Parts: sequence; structure tokens; C-alpha cells
Amino acid sequence: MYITTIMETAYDKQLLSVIRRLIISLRVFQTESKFCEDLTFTQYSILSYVARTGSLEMSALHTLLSVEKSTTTRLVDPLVKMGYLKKTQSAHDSRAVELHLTGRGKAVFKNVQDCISDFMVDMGNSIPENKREDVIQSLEIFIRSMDRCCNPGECCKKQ
Amino acid sequence: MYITTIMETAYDKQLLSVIRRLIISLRVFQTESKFCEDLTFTQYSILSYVARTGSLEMSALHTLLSVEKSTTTRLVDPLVKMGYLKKTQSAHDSRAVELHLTGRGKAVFKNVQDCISDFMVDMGNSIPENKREDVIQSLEIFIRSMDRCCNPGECCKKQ
DNA sequence: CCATTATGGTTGTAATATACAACCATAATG
DNA sequence: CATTATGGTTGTATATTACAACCATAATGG
Repeated sequence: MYITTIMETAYDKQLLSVIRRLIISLRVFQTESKFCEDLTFTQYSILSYVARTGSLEMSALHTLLSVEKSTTTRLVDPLVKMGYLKKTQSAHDSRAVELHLTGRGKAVFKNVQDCISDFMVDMGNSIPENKREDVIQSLEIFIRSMDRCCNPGECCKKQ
Repeated sequence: MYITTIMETAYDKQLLSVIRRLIISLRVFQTESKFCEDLTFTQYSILSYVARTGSLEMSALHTLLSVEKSTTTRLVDPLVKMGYLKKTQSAHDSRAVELHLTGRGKAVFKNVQDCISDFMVDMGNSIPENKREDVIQSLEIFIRSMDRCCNPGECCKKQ
């Protein structure tokens, strides 16, 4: 009983420490790094979502990225300016905007994709082969538990 | 052989997807959320590093946080202004600044700690008990592999 | 069929996190 | 003692993001 308590405390500390280090390590994907073709990770993600579906509405995109619609506009903007994405009016809702890859967009996306893919392979390779399944699965669990417990207004804000 | 290739590709995709979702889920800790006592997660971390060591130099802190020294100054600043931290000159190096918790700082830290601790317990609880060890371990592996493969100037920037 | 409400998107404004460069003071080195 | 290195701050700039206000169009419900 006593031991359980101690171990639970230790576990919480580990969790906290892991979260801190995760945030630091994941920083590579957020600010600093223009990957290749001068795109950020998020911009690459946007291209990849559009590529995957052929044509994507802004509203779908802001759901995928989990950001405000205004932020979506601002993230997409440079991609349009650089000529990688094209905006067209949706057929069934004249308010909605559809995103498409341009010819150049496709080419650039292919490049970045290779680049990111190299990265992922590298990363995958530095995880011992027999652990890979576990790692992914654990990450899934971790993410789910974070999402479950961090509903806005709940925990930590209850006070 | 063929199957292996396919599975490796799938694995990379999973990794990519997991990274994206991690970034989104961890956002709670970064911008939005003032936890309690109007502190951000990073500010809480700073208090906790100082509390742990009793007195901490700025240079040690920017190593712990993995940020530029100028950023450290700016993160610490509000905590000093709010009267939670005190800066003193180091005894053995008159250039160096030591951080200490004030009385108020200690009280506030205690509060936030309880708050964060609740959060961690919640989070821990939403991970099935028999998976907890695995999750932590996998996260450790994941972090290590990210740090190993993302050295600045390496992968993705090679081109 | 029109009035109200909801939705999709953009723009204005602001906060935060962060880096890099320039700088000052003090230490360390040779 | 001259040069170089280190600890910290301040100036400046960029990216990410939110919220609020707004416009246009859609949907709903008397």
C-alpha cells in the first residue's frame, strides 16, 4: 500500500519529465526547421493533406491541424503565394474554399516528402526493431490519455 | 522481403502521424494554458528546477530548458517581477546570477505543484495500469531516437 | 418567403516563444 | 597584460497562435 503510493508518485514524476523532454525534442518540427524547399513541417503537412484528398476545404484543414480558422488562413497563405496551392470556390457551397496542388506544388511536395521520409526512416532505424511496434502503440496510448484528460476547462483549471 | 518494405513504409507513416498528433496534444503545455496561479508550464518548470536545487544559475537553467540564454532571461523575468524568484550575484563568479525562490515563490510553487500533480495523476490514471511501464519506456526510446537523428544540420537539411 | 441564426473565410490586433546579434562585464589562458 | 571565452541583458525580428469583428452565404423555422 505504502509502496504503491510511492511508486505512483515516481510514475507521475517520470511522466512529467518525459513530457518536458518530448516538448523539447519536438521543437525541431515546430519553429526552427525549415525542412527542405524552405517549408516548415506544418506547411508540409498541409501539402500532404491536400495531396491525399485531391481537394480540401479550409474547414476540413483546420480540423486536421486543430487550429483556429484564422490560423488556417495564415498557414495556407504563403503556400498560395509561393504558387504551390490554388484556391477555388467550392461547387456546393459558395462560401467554402477548396485547396488544390498546382503543378509546382506537386513537384515540391514530392521533394519534401522524400526528405521527410528519409528523416522518418532514420528515426525508425534508431529505434530497435523489436521495439517499434511497442513504441508506436505506447505513443498512441499516451496521446489518447493526454487528450482525454486535458479537456479545456478541466484539470488544472478546476481550482 | 517485399512485405518488409511495405511494412517499413507503413511504419514511417505511422511515425509521422504520431508525431503530428503529439505536437497537437502537447500544445496544451506550451501556449494556451496558464495552469494555476497564472503560470505557464515552462514557468512552473523553472520554479521546480530552482526548488529542486535551492539555488540555480541562469546558465544551468538555459541548459535545462534547452533554449538560448536570452530566452532564459525573458522566461525568468516575469517570475522575478511577480516576486517569486530573487536574483543574487554568485559568490564564485561575479558575472553569474543565482536564482532563489522567495517566500511567496515557495508558496506559489507548492500550489502549482499540487495542480500539476493532479493533472499527472489524472493522466497516469487514464493509461491502463499494466501499460504504464511500457509507455514511459517507449517514450524514452522515442525521445532518444529523435534526439539522435535530429542533430542540427543533419537529416532533411543534407541536400 | 423572409427573419434569424449558423457557418466558412479573412483581416485586425495581440500575446508568447524563440532566435540571433551586439553588447558589457568579468574570468580564464597563455 | 593581451586575447579569448563565458554569463547575462537588451534590441530586433520571426513564427505560431488566439480572439474578436466582420462579410458573405447557407440553413432553419415560423
